[in-house]
Amino acid sequence: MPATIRDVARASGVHISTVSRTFSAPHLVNPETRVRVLACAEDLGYRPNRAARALITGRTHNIGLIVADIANPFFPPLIKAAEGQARHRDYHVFVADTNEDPVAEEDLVHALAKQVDGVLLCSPRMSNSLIEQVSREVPVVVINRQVAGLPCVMMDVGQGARAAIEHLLGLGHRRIALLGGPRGSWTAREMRRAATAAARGGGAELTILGPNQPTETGGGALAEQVRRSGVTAVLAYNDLMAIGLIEGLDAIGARVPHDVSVVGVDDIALSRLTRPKLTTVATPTAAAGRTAVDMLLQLDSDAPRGARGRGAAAGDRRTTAQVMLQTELVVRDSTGPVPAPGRDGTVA
Amino acid sequence: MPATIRDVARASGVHISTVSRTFSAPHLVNPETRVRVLACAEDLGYRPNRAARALITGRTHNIGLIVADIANPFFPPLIKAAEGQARHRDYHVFVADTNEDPVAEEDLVHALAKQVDGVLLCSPRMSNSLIEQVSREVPVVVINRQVAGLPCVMMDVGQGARAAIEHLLGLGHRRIALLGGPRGSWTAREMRRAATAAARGGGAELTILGPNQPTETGGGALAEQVRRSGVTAVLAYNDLMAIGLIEGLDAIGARVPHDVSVVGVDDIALSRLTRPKLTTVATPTAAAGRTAVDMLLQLDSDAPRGARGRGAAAGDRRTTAQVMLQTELVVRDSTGPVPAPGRDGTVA
DNA sequence: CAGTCGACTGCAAAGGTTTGCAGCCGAAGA
DNA sequence: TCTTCGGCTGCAAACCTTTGCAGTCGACTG
Repeated sequence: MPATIRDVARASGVHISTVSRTFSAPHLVNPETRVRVLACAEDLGYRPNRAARALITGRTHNIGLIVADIANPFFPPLIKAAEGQARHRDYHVFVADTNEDPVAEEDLVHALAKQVDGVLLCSPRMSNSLIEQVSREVPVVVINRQVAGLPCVMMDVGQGARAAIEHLLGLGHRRIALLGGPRGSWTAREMRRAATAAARGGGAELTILGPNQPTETGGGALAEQVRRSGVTAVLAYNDLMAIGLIEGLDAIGARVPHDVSVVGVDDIALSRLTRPKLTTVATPTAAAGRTAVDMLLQLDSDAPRGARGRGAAAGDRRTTAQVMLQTELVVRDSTGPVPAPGRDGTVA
Repeated sequence: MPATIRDVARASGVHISTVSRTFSAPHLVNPETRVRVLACAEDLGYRPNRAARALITGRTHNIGLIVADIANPFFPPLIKAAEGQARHRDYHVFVADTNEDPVAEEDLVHALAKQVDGVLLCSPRMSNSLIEQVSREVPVVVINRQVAGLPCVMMDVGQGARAAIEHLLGLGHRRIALLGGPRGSWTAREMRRAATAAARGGGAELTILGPNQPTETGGGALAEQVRRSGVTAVLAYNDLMAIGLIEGLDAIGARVPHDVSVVGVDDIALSRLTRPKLTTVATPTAAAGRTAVDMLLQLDSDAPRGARGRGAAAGDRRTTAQVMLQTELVVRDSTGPVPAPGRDGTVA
């Protein structure tokens, strides 16, 4: 029932190849012919069959986007941005969710491999070596992780964590806790590294709690532990955990920021709506999504037709750019000066 | 580079058709041959090219899922459920986001039409007639809306709204506001209808505020108006608005539930984490996602090959089931007895 | 022993599109 | 007038898989 290129050709009295060219290389066909063909196509409601096109061009015009948990508000802006950018270039995005499971992650990328032109691996939980392995099967751009030899787009959470710690130091805090993220997270490692260094540099003591589930529940569950540890400030792996922690602290009678200062990471929409408004490290999620799509498509157009699957495997491709996006500390209401009465801060 | 069916055939010394059957109809090939072929396939890393398969079978094994706003926490559970159910049947899900824009919605379904076997239209904002029109182009299952002649899966928000109003009536409230949802939303209309009837039945006065943007911001913006209107209880279009409203009320000095009771709809994860915990109408989102996928696949397997695009158009298909899923009122902490001092309730 | 049947496998067409190559035609240059 | 060239179009192969049909072969039935 759906009109094919042949129907259009018949209707407009030209050969199918002319119809094909009308769409894929308009400059090659006579303007008059072109308008006639277009009119017929419009008339018959013709839309090129992407499967057939994919078969011959080797390009599906689809890209896969694998995220850890679509329900985490961190991801939707990234997904939207990626989708928008892709649509703009006549690509579609498959979004898939791994439920934070490294195994599901691997299965998914295999399943996707044959029906997309490339995969965006966002905040992967699997090992670097596994990532390298799958990248031999399908072009991959990694988001939120650094993998040698592969194109990556990262957000500078190290710098963000440093800024957060320095902000807290400036408020007089000297006993700080870091709520670690999930196991296998590159971001978690980076934050830890940077926060540790910054704390040491400022003469503060950093307690690391984790790894944890990066959710409200995960944050809330740590309230008791934070309270007991005697810290006056907390840097959480993400906003969700920070918000959960604030709720949890509130429930056991600790006030934020009066008793404890809390800093999150991500600057999700919600962080502007809770009370107190959350001080947080804003990550350029949308930009990351757009950049990743661009890099993938770039990669893809570089690769000679038929050479898909080789891709950047051997690292000989000099297009394996790695970009680091800047983060920014946004100071709101969940951080304040270290509580005065306690004899906790050593250096004043 | 990627191995084709021909490579496998050559390697295992059989004809390509035998290889094909090894995968798509294993019972038709000799067990010995089968293991040999499978071994070779495994060895070469062969994976069937879905585009080629799609070309001949007419089935892409993809389904599209169009949602209004992926950042609204209502959708992710539905998306996850749909994805899971689809994966289970060897289908993949395209998720696309319309930003609450009816026009983007239409474009999207057209763009998707040719590369999926069907589309799940979730909480559509476009008109019924437009939906019917696109359903002639590609099989469609509608979620959260009733369209005559098309398969639909709905959640009984009418019953939920009634239960919510009755709950409020039971607490003594007689002046109630309904925070309406976005224009074009079937759910919003249903709620309004049911809430109006229930309020009238209980001798209460129902003020309708809206339409509104179904977000926290949208809810927060209504705080003043709610305060001024003198109502003692509010039923919001969804949890996000309810939460925004509570924040907004709090900011202007009205306490929930002491001064105003608030009920949401959806029971998103967040509603359990705010304080006060939100009383809300739980909607079976995950079930809706699963059901919709099942219905679509069912529809799809009924349609004779090559007849795609006709589908349930003329309403002659008796498989156009419409299912209504039950909702349930979950009473938490955001609702309480009507404030005693005020002389507001007319009937006591 | 002839005939039948069933299990298995090969053959070839078909599906819709892209694209290198070749052909046509008219215009410009010699 | 004869070439040459460029703009445009047609031809046909190719992409990879599925599937109806037909063929082979051995075993079983009568």
